[in-house]
Amino acid sequence: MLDKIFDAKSFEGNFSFDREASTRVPDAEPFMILLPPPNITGSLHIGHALCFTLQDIVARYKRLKGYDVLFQPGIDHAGIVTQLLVEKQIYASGVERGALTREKLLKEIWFWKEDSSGAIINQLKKLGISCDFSRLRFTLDEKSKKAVSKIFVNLYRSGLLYRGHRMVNWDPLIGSAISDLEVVEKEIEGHLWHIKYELENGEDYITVATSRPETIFGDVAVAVNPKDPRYKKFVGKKVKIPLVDRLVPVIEDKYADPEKGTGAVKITPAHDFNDYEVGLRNKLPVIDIFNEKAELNEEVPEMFRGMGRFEARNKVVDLLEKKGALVKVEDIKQILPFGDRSGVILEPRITNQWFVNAEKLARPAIRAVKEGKIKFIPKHWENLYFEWLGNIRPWCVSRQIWWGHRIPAWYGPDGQVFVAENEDDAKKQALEFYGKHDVKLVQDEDVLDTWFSSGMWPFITLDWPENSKDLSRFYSNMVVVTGFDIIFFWVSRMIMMGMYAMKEVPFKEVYIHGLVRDKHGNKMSKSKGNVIDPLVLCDKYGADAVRYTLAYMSSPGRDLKMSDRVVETGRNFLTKLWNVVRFAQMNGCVYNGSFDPNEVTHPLNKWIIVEAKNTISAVEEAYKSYRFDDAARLIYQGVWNSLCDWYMEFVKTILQQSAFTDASAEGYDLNQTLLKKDVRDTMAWVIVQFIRVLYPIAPFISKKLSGELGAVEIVWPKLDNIQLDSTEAVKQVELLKEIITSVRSIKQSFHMPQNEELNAVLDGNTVESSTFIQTYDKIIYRMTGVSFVDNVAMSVPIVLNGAILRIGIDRKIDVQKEIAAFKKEMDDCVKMRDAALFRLNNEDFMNKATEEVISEHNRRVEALSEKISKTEYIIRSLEAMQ
RNA sequence: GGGCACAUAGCUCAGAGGUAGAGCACUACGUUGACAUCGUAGUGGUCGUAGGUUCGAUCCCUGCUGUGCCCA
Repeated sequence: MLDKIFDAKSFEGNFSFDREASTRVPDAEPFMILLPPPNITGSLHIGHALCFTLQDIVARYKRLKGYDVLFQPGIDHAGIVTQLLVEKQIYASGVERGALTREKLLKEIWFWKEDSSGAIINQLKKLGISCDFSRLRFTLDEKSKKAVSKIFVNLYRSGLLYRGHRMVNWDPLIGSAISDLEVVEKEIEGHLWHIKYELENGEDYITVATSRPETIFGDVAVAVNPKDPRYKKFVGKKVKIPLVDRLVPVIEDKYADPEKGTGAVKITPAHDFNDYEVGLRNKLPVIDIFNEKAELNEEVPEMFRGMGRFEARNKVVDLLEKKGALVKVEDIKQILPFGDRSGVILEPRITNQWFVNAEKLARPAIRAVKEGKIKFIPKHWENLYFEWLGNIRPWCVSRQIWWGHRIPAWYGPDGQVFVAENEDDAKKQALEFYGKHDVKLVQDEDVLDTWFSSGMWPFITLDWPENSKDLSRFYSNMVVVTGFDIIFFWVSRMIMMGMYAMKEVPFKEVYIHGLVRDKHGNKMSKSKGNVIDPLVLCDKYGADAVRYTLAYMSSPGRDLKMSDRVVETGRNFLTKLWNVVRFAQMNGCVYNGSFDPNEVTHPLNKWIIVEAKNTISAVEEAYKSYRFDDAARLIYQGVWNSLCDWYMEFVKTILQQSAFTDASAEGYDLNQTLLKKDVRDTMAWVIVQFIRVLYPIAPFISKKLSGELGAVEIVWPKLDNIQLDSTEAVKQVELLKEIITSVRSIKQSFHMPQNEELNAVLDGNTVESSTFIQTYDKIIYRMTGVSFVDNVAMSVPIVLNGAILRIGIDRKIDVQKEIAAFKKEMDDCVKMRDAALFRLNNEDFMNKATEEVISEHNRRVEALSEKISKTEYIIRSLEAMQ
């Protein structure tokens, strides 16, 4: 027998799903779901909990439906973030900057990785995520390394990957190039300094406006717009850069915008993307004045060397002002690029980097979605995908850090590059190239962008380049579930890489879930202090309650406003379910495997079986279409509204009657005994069916409760063979519900205690009232306190759908009030009937509306007319009482 | 500036071309053997706004307003 109190902690820890997660079904249809690998940098947040829960629901549903499910887990090495984190820790322990070697750092990170991935796996298990942990992969494991090198080499050989000297986004804190996606544009308050650049002969000057005065040391020209008459006279002349007096030409270039600043702009090709272009167009030299930390280098006057950019800026402004070269300072708003990870202002920088020709890779990837081989759910996210892939630029994949996939390229002493899967191959190439042995090769120091390897995840995890069975079986038969922000980073890259390496789409569906926000709709962030830890929630309410709530709130295309409070909905529902099973147990209901729902005879049993059947097929539709919210809601309604509020209350009278089960005993009633058995079987059966379809959402409690009822194995309900005709049963139950509800309502309006006993008369015309009363009088009495008699003196009438119920109430009735209430009710009915009649009298309606709609209108008019006439009759009799 | 999404009860959200729904909150009543993490009965909405299509629009289309996001 279950405990009186539902406490998730008392059983959730007892279940492990490892066995079912690792069970293969070789004959079944393959289905794979790729867990987006969480980073080793932190613990799981509520967004992970949502993403993984939805995936787990899909995985479990598919398992129940008989698919061979591979739910593939992984852990991500997260290059830059991890390195920053561990470095910080090492430096904090007293190691001097500069003293840290590559080997030492990597060793420490591997220790870190072991701890972190262990913690993440525990968290996943606590959430009940049933991935196959026996196949856990790490994005930097040996198999991944091999695969990444191979793809790198292949791309290089096919000309889709190359090394180039280009301007890239440089993060001075990390000391590395980063990709366009890792750049966050932010608007900040800045200044525009107007600076005098004197002509060579000192006779005149041109005023240049800049937001970055510290870069004057890198100036190589001053540009004006060719159409700007103000500066015509300066073009071709030379001006002196203040502070250093170096001469640079005044040139014409359309980039100079006459409307902006003074219309004259200084050109610093090494430190600005636009200036870089101007420099190329005008064949200007490039002067790089920064080192990799954005400190000024030996290209600047000695006093500035080693200074940071912002310190140098102040110093430059200060000196300009002293020299009288500063004309004015203007406050402006400017948009600056920040590093997503480091948070510092980025510095455009010209360096040697490896680039992927993303534009070419994008074409088949775009086509795959356009042709419908891959579907986004909801569909509108395709727009974002197309927008990004359609405007993609070369992808800088090299990073100047140590933690990651080392770039498989080796250099000879003369800088000749050999791209190879391993050093031996590189040496072979070198031998061929140089024609001699013993040429010293040095491997590229850099590592690859983390997303380069993540893009290969769908086939890396299936052991590509080995031609494994799983690879041919599961590749293309996947689903990816993730957030919209990951469409660029991961989804599109998986498609690009997949189309390149496998010539086929990796997956057919991409489900995009919402963002978990706080209860006010704000994004969660550590700095705001509004984060919700899913494991704290699990401790408080149970993992199932958290999972249920997340599913319940996952409406397509909407964000989830999350708070402790809303999890109560889930917890309360599961408590209800717990008590359902407790009730069943108390009444001797045990799941009976040989029970045939088609054989029940009592209308109540027929009714609930058909209710359950309908609910469950709707739940199946919901799961199929990723409507997790619908699935959760349907089960909720089935259990709470149909089963608890009605069926269980109805059958209490049957279950709790003292019919002896011993046939030899006095008072034995065979019919009662058989009926009681039917009810027990039906109840156990219905509960088990609901639990089974709830299992994907709330696996712990489902296992627990299903076991308690004697249905240990969870399988998907098979309902096709249920062919009950429940038409009459439904009619009766509807009337029964109506009677009970209206009696309770009347009692409330008379301020009567709900358990007060009353007499009543039922005048039926669509049901055979004497049979009806015979079948349900005990139930009605139990649920309302009403007994049926032949006649009542003073009564309050209720108009039902197909009958009139007169409830004997012997206290003083406020007749006026009753009449008013009935009149209002009648008015509503009349309004509705007239609206329907109006349509039925409309020729256009009759010509154009469907048969179904017309007959529905006819039915409505008929039902309403009957109700109206009965109500009129009651009003008249009430009026007669006055 | 371009694009996408959203606007339904006090709050959070479902919904369908043909009678507006749920949970929470609120009001009143209630601990009889599943459940107070509960039960019963209620209150509460011109479905953002203006047009159009349609026999019929809250739903489809267009404009507008507001909110969020993406890109520039």
